[in-house]
Amino acid sequence: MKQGNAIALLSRITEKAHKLIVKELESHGIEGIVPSHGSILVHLLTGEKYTMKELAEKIHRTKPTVTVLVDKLVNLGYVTKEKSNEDSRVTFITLTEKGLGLRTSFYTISETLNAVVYKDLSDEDAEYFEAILQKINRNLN
Amino acid sequence: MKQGNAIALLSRITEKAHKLIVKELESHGIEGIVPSHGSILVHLLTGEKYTMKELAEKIHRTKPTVTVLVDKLVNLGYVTKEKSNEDSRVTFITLTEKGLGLRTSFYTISETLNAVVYKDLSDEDAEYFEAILQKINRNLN
DNA sequence: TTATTATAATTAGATGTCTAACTATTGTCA
DNA sequence: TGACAATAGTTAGACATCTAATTATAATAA
Repeated sequence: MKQGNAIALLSRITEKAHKLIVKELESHGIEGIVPSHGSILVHLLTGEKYTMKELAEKIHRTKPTVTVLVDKLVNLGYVTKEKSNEDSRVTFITLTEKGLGLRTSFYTISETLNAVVYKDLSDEDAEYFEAILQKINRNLN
Repeated sequence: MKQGNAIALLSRITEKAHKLIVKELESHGIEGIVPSHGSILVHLLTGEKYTMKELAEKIHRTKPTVTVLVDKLVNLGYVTKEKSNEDSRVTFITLTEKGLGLRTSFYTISETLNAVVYKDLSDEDAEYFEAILQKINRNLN
């Protein structure tokens, strides 16, 4: 029989990982950023500019939440907002130079996180694990 | 090579599971409860009475957070707070009759959640999966 | 015994997150 | 063309959550 404490464990792991990410960001001198900000920045680091609505879909947050998150990133100097010329309802978000400068740190932190999470896991275990995660993720749709 | 999107997936799964739990609670007529409230109630459903500090440790939240959560549960009529006689700094939290009445719903919801999460997983897969989760959880300590 | 330290809980203030309501603009259709 | 519907974004208000500070009580040490 399945024990069924998996979801509680998933929550714990997610929270610990988020804490580690925030700690690593701070050790890179990046303050005031939580994972949701990070998700926005990661998407923008592709070089694309995105609308508020697109960002909301990508990071799985509501539009009002994205308003708050982006405004903070503007205040921190990582992104800028500019109104579209074709459709003045639309706002485009772009990385600033300071925002572009995050790339290296983000890459390093991602490596660090994976090293910790996958520490004693073989490649096969890791692949199998992620396959099951994908399956569970689909089950929950 | 490990892909390393596992943490993002974990977050998504955790959030979807939490949404499902809240939806199931509502369909059982239990409103205004989020997973953290649920955790507190699950611990109290053992029959034990716990202090605020103990609850905070058990659900991995800070004491101020537990103050807010427990106060809401008091307002909803699920638990009561009573000061200790031996040490008047301490407050004990106990389930009310209404709180005790949650047991059946909680059990059912837990079964429902597991059925969805583990839908197409064999028992071996599930066991292996949870073992890896345990390992990752330890890695993050 | 009294002063200092430690502990339990709450309050204060900030922030991310949500839903609902609102504003402003664009699209559609009769 | 003009009225209604749809869409992008923000504002308002609520709540869970955190850290820091505060209150009240208990424990310890000089």
